[in-house]
Amino acid sequence: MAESRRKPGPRRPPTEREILDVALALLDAGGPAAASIRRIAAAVGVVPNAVYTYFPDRSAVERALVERLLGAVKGGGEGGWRAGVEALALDVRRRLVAHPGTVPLVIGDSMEGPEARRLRECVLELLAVSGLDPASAARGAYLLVVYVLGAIALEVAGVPHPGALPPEAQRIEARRAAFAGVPAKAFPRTAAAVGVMATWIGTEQYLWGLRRLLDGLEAEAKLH
Amino acid sequence: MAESRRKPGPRRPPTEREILDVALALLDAGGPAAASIRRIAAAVGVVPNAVYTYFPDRSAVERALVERLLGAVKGGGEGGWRAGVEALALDVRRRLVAHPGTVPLVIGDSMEGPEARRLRECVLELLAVSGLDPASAARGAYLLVVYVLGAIALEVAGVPHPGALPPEAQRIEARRAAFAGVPAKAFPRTAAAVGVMATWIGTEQYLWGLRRLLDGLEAEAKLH
DNA sequence: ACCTGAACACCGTTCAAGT
DNA sequence: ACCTGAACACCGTTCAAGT
Repeated sequence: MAESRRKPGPRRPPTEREILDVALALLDAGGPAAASIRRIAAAVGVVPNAVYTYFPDRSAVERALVERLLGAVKGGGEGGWRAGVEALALDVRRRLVAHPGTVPLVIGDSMEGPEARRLRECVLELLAVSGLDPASAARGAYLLVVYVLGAIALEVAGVPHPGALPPEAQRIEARRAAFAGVPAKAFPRTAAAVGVMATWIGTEQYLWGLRRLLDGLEAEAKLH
Repeated sequence: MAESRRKPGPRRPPTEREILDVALALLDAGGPAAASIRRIAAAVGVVPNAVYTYFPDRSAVERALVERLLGAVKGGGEGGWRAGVEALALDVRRRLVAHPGTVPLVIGDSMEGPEARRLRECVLELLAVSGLDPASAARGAYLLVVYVLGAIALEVAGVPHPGALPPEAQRIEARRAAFAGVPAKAFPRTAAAVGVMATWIGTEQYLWGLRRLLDGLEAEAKLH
């Protein structure tokens, strides 16, 4: 029973969807380096170059993965425009943080795929009733994208190496330990703020920052 | 004269500094993939594994590169805290955008190296006189880091492939052309905002976003 | 259309050995 | 301390060939 090296796995032609499934699984389990064409092929039970029947190259696989992830994001229901933006931002974070290895791919994509466009349209729609003039609304939409992706990128950047992220509480505790070593002589303000800084990667900070940003946009709208 | 393949180059032991110089040059010229240990070694006139005398592995080279880049950032002189933050943010952007290939490395580093700490201390120092209570100042400092790195990451993400970034005006024009194809039927708000969106990657938008964010922080400070 | 086998030009890293 | 030669276990991608 020790020799079941290859899962019985799919014997007949893999689906495109199946390829993306294993790519994501490999990314989750082993980080970016593990999601190689060769490993994807092996996991799907096929010779490496067979993958090129489905995707023209590695980056096309990555783009398809990003599309699928962003496609799952659903914007948020009731409340005013601020609540809508918050719901959307929280959903994006939840989905991307669940697959840390995809975050650099999303950013590298520059938010220019079809699903990224759909999300941008959603944000523009929300900001349309914010009181911002159209140009400022457009700028505001980009500002929100920058914030959401920047916050998520920094949140997942610290992760040991690959794999799924540990629960938030645990990651915060790890940060507290890491920051505890900051020399108070050289960095007095940093040392004084260690308690708060540990929570930087949490939901609370994410929403705090988002709200300061929305405050800034709202002030701009009232100036008109 | 057609066969001068290897530059006469350094014959005697390369400096650590020299290795980083060629690493950065390769990164600028050919993107992340071009800055391989093997190519760095070749450019410096040495066999690949000789590099391991200077750096334990590839990621150590990348970290050293990030340190050198961040170490060059100088915070900004006169004016109030807002002016100081803007000066710092502009300098970070100027230096990173000059070497697009390094941006993912900076983000991957999670801003946890010594020079990153120095910059964080600078920001905390600036925010100390903003009227924000210490906890909010700490949160605000992180928000600023998120914004600066997020904006820069998105700005350099769209670049064709590798190499130095074309001038800002040229990049904006390229974006205008790219966005012109957005179908107005499916994405009415996006299509309507094309003119503004083309300028998203410019200095103007960078400062606009930063200022909305500072507005948000200032409002928070006044609430106390 | 979709797969295979074989190959090309690469990687990062390690080890044993030299000076 | 710093370099070399040789090797290991990988990459992405292409080509010619089969069904």
